[in-house]
Amino acid sequence: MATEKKESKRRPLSRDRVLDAALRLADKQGVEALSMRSLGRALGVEAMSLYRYVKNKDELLDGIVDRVVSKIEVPPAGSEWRAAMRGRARSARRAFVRHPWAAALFEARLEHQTPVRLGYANAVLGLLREGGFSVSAAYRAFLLVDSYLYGFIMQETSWRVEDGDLSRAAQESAVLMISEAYPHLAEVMAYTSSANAEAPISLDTEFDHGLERVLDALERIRHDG
Amino acid sequence: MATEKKESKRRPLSRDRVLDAALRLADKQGVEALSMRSLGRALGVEAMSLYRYVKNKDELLDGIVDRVVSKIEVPPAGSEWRAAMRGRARSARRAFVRHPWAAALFEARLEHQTPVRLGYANAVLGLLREGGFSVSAAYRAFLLVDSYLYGFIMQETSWRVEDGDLSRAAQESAVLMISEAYPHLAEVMAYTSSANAEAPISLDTEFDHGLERVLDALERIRHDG
DNA sequence: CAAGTAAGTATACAGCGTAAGCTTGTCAAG
DNA sequence: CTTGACAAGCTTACGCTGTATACTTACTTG
Repeated sequence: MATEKKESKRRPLSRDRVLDAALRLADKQGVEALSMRSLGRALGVEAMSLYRYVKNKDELLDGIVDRVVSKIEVPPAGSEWRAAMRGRARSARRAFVRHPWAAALFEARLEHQTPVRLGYANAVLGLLREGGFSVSAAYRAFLLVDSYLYGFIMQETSWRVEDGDLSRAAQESAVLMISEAYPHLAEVMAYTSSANAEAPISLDTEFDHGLERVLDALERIRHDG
Repeated sequence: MATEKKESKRRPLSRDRVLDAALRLADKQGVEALSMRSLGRALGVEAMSLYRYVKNKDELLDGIVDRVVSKIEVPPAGSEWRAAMRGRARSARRAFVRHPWAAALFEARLEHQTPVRLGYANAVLGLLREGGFSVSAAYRAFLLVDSYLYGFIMQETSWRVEDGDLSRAAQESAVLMISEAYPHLAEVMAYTSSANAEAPISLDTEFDHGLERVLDALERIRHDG
């Protein structure tokens, strides 16, 4: 059960197979459980064998983040800029929510630039430029929308973890404590957990709403030059 | 030189002294160099001694992040909301830029809530509520402005590292390569590095500009309820 | 002085990334 | 068929990590 593909005695390893397995392992067990040794185990191989296909662990992490990034759909060049930026932002959010470990890695290692990420940034900037943004406006717009996008994703992916790890009882007693010391926080928590069928308060809705406000701001940046 | 305060043979340890030293060490060597052993060394003590004052390393990290967070100045309750939100955002950015390791920790561990952080969030929400935001509007506004704030900080602190680590020559050849494959990116990079005295393009300026656009958006959120 | 407690230490373990060198399986050239 | 080369994978080892457990020392208090 641990090694489901034992029968094909040893399908040859490859960079792709290594990265695939690494991504699956990160998705299933969390990125903190992804070690060279555990990854080797998942592939039925010793840890050191992986170094044939990957220079070191950093490169492995870059590799799996790239896989996530390359799933982000960037609308084709020439698209109407507002719709394009909306679509790309939503797609990015979808990709990072599906692989919650990836956002922190992506953000924390912006200095590790790879062709995939450079291409991604280039495409987004291109959409702005072709949409009538000056160079300086495109820079500002990019900074603004990406700050919102990744900031939102980070908050969201960090919060998701917490939801499940408290028992209902512990959660309620915590809420009681909080409501005394932190009334404004309590008020908002009560509001967000009051999601009923007629008026669900979902992060999807909140993200889209905030995104529209950010796009409004881009409109102004574009206009002001 | 390694242990500058050797002469006072053994000033008593304390939680405060441990956290102070940890924060200094993270600032000086980077957070990745902060291990229980290296921290013990800095304090002239064995690693295990630290566990008298800190439950485990997680708590240590939470502790030093709290120290950074508590340096963020939140304007007093009742302040005019727009100025208050601007001041608080700038102060937060200052704190996290001064301690670049802290942003990633803060963001990646939002689930670790401490009284300091709860109080911080509560105070910010309070400013919005007293500024005339409904509960749902305050929630949206908070989500929007904090997404921008922390998203910007993360991008900024990640980039800063990269600047120094390439030689000038390597940097220029990299730029050449980039300009062919990623023209839009190259254009923006050329623009941002063209900072001259008359028109400096600083991240300070960009942050403040984006912040004003976000505050405009809050204005609208407040108005729409 | 005795006893108890607090502060700091010693030792140990399981895990990590990875450098160096070794074995094995495959295949081409002689 | 043999030989040699090369690639793929394995073994061992090193220094590092967080931390559980048990010890020693030093000081306070009765």
